[in-house]
Amino acid sequence: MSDNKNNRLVLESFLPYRLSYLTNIISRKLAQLYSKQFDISPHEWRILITLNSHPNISAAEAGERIVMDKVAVSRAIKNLCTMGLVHKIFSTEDRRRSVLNLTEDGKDIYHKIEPLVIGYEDSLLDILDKEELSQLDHLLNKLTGHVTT
Amino acid sequence: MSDNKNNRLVLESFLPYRLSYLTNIISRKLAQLYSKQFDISPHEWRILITLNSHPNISAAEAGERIVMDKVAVSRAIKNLCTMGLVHKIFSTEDRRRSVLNLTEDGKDIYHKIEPLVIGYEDSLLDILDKEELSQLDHLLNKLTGHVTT
DNA sequence: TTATTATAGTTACAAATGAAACTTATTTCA
DNA sequence: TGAAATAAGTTTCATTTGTAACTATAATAA
Repeated sequence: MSDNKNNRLVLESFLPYRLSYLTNIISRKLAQLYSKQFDISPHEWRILITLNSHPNISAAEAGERIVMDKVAVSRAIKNLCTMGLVHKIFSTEDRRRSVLNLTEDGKDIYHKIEPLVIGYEDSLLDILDKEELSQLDHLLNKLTGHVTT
Repeated sequence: MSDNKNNRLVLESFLPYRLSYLTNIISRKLAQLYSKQFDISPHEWRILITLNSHPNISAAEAGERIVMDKVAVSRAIKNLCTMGLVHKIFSTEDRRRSVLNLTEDGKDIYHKIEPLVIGYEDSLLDILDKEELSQLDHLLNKLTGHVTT
């Protein structure tokens, strides 16, 4: 007879809570690396990353790739265009379709933020040994594959 | 010479992104288990969990325990009181301090939601073997300990 | 004592987010 | 054809969230 049979749910040991707690701290710390200094939101930063590695994609493609709602994508791109960091035209073949690219300013800012962000990830990964790293990779893949299917 | 030395940051393989992606899906699915049926938000649900296992605590204690901002705690409790799920009085020793408890209705709803939520966690944990479970536990502890210190 | 500081909780305002409706362009197919 | 359905992107409005300021009470210390 368990002592806490009427009390099975303890937040501190509940997997979704533990994950959420860790994730929120990491996301907050990451955002601090660029949000204030460059006046860029996490959504906007994700778009910058995506356009850096995938030039000439559309808003829909970007959103699909990083699993971001189309309204959020639209807003982020609008802001980035206003800030002069992203250049948007509409495709001549399909005039609904946007064609997005980083501007020179966008690339500059991207290359300023990138090392900060990678540095933070490295600081996390550095505390894990090779074995733990591959376990983490495996667990994330397994859980993610399960929840999405 | 790496092929993508100008392209080191790929969101899909970036640890914070992968964590955030997994966490968001899990949080969303969990919330679906109770939000629509019982008209309860994730914040409110966390308060219910906390008051179930820790009766008579104050708003500040609840917030500290589940690492929730005091404004969010205040709002969640306000809503829960309005819904008649939580009872709030102020301590006679220190009249700033609230003393919170689930009402009978609150306990009822808690015990309806709890198995749904535990069932979802179980469905996640079931796909991992014993070894993987202990790895996950270890990794979460290690990473969480690192980011909070 | 009483002036200062600290704490618990709430309120108010601004910014972020989400869902639905909308506009324009393209595709489908009767 | 051209009417209906689909797709890309934007706008609107309601809700949520975050920050700062505020109220009331209690603790500290001059």
